[in-house]
Amino acid sequence: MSIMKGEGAYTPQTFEDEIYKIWEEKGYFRAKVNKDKKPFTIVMPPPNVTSKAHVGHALDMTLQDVLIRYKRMKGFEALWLPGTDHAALATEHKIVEKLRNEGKTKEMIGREEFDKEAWAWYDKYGNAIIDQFKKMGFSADWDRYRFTMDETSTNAVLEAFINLYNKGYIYKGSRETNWCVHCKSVVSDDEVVYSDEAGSMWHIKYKFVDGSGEIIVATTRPETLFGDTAVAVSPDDERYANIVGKKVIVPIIGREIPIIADSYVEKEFGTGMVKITPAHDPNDYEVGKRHNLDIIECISKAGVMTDITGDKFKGLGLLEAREKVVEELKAQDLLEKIEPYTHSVGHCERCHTAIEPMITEQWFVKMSELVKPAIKCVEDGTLKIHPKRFEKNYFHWLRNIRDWCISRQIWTGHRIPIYYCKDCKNVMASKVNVAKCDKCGSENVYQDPDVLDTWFSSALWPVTTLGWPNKNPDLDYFYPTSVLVTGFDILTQWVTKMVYMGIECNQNVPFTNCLIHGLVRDAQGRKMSKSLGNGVDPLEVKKDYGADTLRLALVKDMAMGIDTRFSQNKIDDARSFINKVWNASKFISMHQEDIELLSIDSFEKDNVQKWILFKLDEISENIYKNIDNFDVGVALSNAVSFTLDVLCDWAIELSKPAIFEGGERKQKMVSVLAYVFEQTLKLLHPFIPYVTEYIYQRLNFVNKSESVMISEYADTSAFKKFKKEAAKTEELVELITALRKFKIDNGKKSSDKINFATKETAFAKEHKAVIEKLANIVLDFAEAQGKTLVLSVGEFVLVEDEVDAETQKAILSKDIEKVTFEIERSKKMLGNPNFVAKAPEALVKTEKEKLAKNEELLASLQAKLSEVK
RNA sequence: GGGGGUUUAGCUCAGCUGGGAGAGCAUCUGCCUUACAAGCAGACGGUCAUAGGUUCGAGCCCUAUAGCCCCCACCA
Repeated sequence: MSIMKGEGAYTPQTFEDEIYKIWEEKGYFRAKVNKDKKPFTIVMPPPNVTSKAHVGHALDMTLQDVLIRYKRMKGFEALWLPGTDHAALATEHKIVEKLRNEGKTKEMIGREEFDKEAWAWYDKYGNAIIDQFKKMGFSADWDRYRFTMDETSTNAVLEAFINLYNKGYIYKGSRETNWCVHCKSVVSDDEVVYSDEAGSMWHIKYKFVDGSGEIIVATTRPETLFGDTAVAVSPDDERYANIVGKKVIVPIIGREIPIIADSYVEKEFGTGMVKITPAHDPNDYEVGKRHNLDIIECISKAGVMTDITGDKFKGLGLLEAREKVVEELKAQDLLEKIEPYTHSVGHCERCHTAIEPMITEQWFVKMSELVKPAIKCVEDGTLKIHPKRFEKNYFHWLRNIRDWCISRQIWTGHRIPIYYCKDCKNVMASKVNVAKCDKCGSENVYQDPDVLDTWFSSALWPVTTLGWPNKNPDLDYFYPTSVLVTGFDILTQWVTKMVYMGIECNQNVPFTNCLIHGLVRDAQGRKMSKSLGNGVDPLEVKKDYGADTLRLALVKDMAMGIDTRFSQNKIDDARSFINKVWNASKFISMHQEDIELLSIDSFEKDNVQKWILFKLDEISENIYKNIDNFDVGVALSNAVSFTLDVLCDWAIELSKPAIFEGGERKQKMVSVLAYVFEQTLKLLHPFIPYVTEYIYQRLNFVNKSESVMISEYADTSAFKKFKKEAAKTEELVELITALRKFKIDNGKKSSDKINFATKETAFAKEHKAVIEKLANIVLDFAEAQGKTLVLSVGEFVLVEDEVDAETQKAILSKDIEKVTFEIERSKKMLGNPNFVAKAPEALVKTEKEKLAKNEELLASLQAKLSEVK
């Protein structure tokens, strides 16, 4: 195995894609029902078919891949179920746009043709993002790739709809809804984004019918006055108490409307008088309901003024109408004043058109019952949200939920499975096409033209991907899934929906854990956005640095649920680390060339080797614990610090004398290093799968498996027993560090090889070679008697050196100062009767021991100082 | 208006149930030491946002204040 030797730099571009291909061909990603193993399942949050992978996806998916790879190696049957979402509104947009470029409209081509366009769109873009995911090394079971519009999903959607309909949970009703005049569809509350906009407040005069003067009403939307059916004041506004019940005239249109009192009105705001337009404002709608007001629509669904606004206005666009109304008011001297005013305006999430509140007839899901078990399962711990604080958001959302509007007036998506009989008005819910009325037999039936909210199918994602509603082994085995990983931004929008729909459909929570992470921001902490142009293309990072570097940079230093910054600095960091692993592998590779590896249990190990093995067990246990707790970032830090601090800084360095000596000592040492390095590769593999696999394939190990990704983690209990020997080696590490520092403190360069006279202890003899090499010194064994004492660590004592007396004195004085400070500190603590009485006994004991030890040390330091001539 | 997060070294962040402040980067000083200069060995650097409180003991718990960020609701 000499491939690694002299292979030079780490160039991920040369092997990443190759390795992925092999993994796929070998079928390592596939999971199947296996009664001998426990299942571990993650359902991939389906990205929109139209989207390209961004770093947000990269983080989300990397976390999932880490968990999946880890559990797979832990002996679970690990299933990561991938798929994409049809994102109805977004897709419809793109298609309409495409048609427009071709000079067509969707009405021109008709619904059937449009469907074909949609499918062509899915086929074209649906796999783009999947290909990108593969490049990042994600180990999802692609054979199970699913799409929210595929046959199984569609079947599940219809099934769920009809079940809910038959239970009476789905109903049709007229409501004030968010209407997008551009999409010509209702959009849900969640799809409306608010932003502050500079506008005006128009103060309009409404004259009393009886001619007794006028009132001033303030509005931001004068064009809606055609729909006014009342003017409201606050019930406890003394100023207006006497005019409640009187009638005023709506300007321009001349309608007589009453003045009513309603607590919705705040007397301090504006003039304390509000025009009530039930048809075009959600609050006014509520007021209207309370006061039985007429609902008059003056804006059409196309976003133009309706016929009731009269010849001058009908057909005008809203802004145009507003200008004209204002002009007319001015002309009639009914405009008191115009004030600049900033207020927030809702916009369609997709097309950014201002949302019009409009009364429309829609399908709704009744939430009151559905929500109950969804709340309970988090209360009783059946579903755990990590970090726990997000439970608050979850509860708040579900406890204040309103009925869910699920119909959309677009063509992309699942069509509502409701059929109407034109003759007898019968309404039928059916999974299959209805040609005949089941009541009167008429063939004059038609299907509801609306489609379902995209979230309806997303809500069912965990059950549909496992084949629900068909009873099948996958569903039994893998459901409920283990964990859902997603950003906090869709905790309320999506996670809640999956929970109540999952429970409703399959009588159990869709996942038992929900892991919430933050947003990926740019180096300055700004949100990544198109307009800022600060987005990072994960595949560009892969191209320049490799997918492993990308993954590592994303997950490193990440705390769950908190936003993370992505910067060049982190990329460099990640790459340096991987490069380190790479170089370590080169070291081991070149030294294992001419030896036969021994099984780790087959020989007696020295203290250094025992220490390495002990540290490995210790860190492995920590890593397992942390990943099991979903602390992925912490687990990674553990793995990184073990690799750097234990393996590279010490284990490899300490091994060198033995390795250079050759023979049996080398054989044993390399065997230990190879074993530890093999385990390290496994620990790192979930985070940086490619490079660990590449190295794994090129090194020799005892009982090597076909691939690191299907190898299993080692048991962590084997080397705990080496604790005592490990402590001895810690002492050696401490000594070498002290010697290095000692040299520098004495004005020597680390490259200066200095002779030290040293007391010949067993410890010094045993580690002579290592100490000399790592501290770059020469030890001369000597009698301590009558010589100057300069440094002691444990049993190791330096008695003479080339350092002048003044420098020695300075160093000793500094040490004395430090120890004295420590002694003072201990004395102060122990002198406090409350501390001795109330602090835990063990703590008091250690403190006493420390004090004794330091006092001893102080005495010896002072002795040394006095010895210096 | 309601809720949440965050504030620790120059920068990016760790710090698990309260028991001597940590890492990486940057800076500075030595080093081309046979895995690695994308490196090695050291060093410098912090009233843990502020003010109170609880405690023998607070970065950590409680209260208030401030900055930054986010979510929800609403704005005639």
